[in-house]
Amino acid sequence: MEKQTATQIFESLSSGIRLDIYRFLVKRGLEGMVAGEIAAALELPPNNVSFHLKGMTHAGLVSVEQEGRFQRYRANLPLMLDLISYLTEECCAGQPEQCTDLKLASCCPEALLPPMNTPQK
Amino acid sequence: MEKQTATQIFESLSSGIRLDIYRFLVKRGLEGMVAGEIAAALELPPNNVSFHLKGMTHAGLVSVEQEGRFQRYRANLPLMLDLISYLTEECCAGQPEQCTDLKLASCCPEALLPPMNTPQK
DNA sequence: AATTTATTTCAATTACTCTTGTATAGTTGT
DNA sequence: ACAACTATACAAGAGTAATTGAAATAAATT
Repeated sequence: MEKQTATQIFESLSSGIRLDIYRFLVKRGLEGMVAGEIAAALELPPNNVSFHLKGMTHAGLVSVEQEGRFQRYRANLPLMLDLISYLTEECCAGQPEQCTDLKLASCCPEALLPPMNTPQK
Repeated sequence: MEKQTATQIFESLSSGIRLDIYRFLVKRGLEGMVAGEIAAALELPPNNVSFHLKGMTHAGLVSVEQEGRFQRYRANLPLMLDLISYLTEECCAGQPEQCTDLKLASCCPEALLPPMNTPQK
């Protein structure tokens, strides 16, 4: 991942509104949410929400799909995983014993994780 | 985690300089790095780096420890884990089958993960 | 005690971001 | 084609952040 990509993502999530939007979409999963619904749920002016959604789309955080006159937005979960990998690259100078705290949880605890012996990137 | 905490973290990492600093510190692990080394490594004015470190410390992203006249900074990894949990709370409306992509990697692949059946938070 | 070194603080300029209101584009149904 | 609805684009104002240089604090050295 390029540095600019990462900073764009963080900048996107540095706004309370955009963070709310993203978490909303994460909860919705593949179902996603239509722009109007998002605005209604957050009790915000639709044009403001649209403004933020545009930025998030440009950062790749969310995807858009046209549905008639509606625009359905979905969270881009894989990108978040790439971001985490980017952040923790070469973590702890390759000394695993320092990393015991760094056991990351899946978003869905029911989905058990396989043993992780594949080096990322 | 509170929303304001999360937005502060994201805002911190939305700057290329602060992102570089954080990743540097993550690589260093418990060893950390003193302020001057960080500035030298990134080829930036020390006062500028100090400015950014202050913000990162306030956001909780890094910790400081005084060592004589040096200030040693370390990345706060557990906070990052909390943040990820916060982001993926109630992910995919509780439908694990949508979350197959969301298998998060530890920073150190050598440290195998135990099965995760504990709901986070 | 004075000096060097490490780091932070402060002030000022510049640049950018957020919000709101208004206007425009595209889609659906009659 | 027309009207209603959904969503985005644009422009202006206020507010906020980033960078730089100069000065201050504080610890170690001479």
